[in-house]
Amino acid sequence: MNIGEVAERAGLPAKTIRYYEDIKLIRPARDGNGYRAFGENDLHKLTFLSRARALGFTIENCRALLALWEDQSRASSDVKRIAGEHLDEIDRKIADLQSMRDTLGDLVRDCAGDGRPDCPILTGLGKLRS
Amino acid sequence: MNIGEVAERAGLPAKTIRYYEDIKLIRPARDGNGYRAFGENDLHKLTFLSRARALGFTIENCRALLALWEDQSRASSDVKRIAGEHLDEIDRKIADLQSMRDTLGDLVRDCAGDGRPDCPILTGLGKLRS
DNA sequence: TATGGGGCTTCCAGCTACTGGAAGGTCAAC
DNA sequence: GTTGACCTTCCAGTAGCTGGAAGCCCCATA
Repeated sequence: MNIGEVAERAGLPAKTIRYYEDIKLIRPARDGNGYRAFGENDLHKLTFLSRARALGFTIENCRALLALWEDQSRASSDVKRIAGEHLDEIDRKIADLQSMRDTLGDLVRDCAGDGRPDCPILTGLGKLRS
Repeated sequence: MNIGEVAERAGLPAKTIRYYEDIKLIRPARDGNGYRAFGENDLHKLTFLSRARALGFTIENCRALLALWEDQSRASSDVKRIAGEHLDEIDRKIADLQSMRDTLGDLVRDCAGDGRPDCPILTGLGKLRS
């Protein structure tokens, strides 16, 4: 499988896949002409990466998860720990964004949004922290 | 006011303030000794930046907002538009994270997390996209 | 057999928004 | 006069790609 096909099937840009090889997340074989030759296992890993990245795991998390994935003898508790920590982080991010949203929502709601220069958004943003 | 004091009062690291000068968000005066000399207006702008960044506005958003802020004749609708777009983006991000959270939450919940190697998290992440 | 177009290769640079660190100047206190 | 905190500039690095240039390779069509 060439990079174009595996990119298509894994749902990742070819550039990204080359980058993943660069940082040694994958090690595809090479054809005689120098083209990367991806096997089913590579495709599987890339799909894994694509999904894990979409779920917001960092590259280093992915590296750890891939290692666990390839290790037949690892305990599922190791995986659960990484995923659980990540879940907590997602929860924190959601809470942060929610509070941003609330603050900004208040400001936007109070702004007339007309031709006049008076604007509570800027006033609100400019207030010295209390 | 030296950089240390203004950093303290605006709630930003000194490094970040130097960076903001670098990219021309602020233009503090200089003392005879080469030290940056911040006035109340600089402090005000930095506080504005600190809050706007905390609300997730990009630097370029901030630049636009600062320009609007300094423009006495701008219409509040301009500001409301920028803030409103940003609000939509926050909403999109929250929705994304929420769906990540749900997916990952399911995977974590289904994982025994014991010493056995069987783990639905890795299986779930490895599944070819449907 | 020539040619054209797409896909592949490497390498280098740039993006966002900082952050760390080195090397050195300045200032106030003791 | 010397310590130590604070300031300066400059260079490099972070994450995770992304864009572009220059140049092979492969296949189909004329």
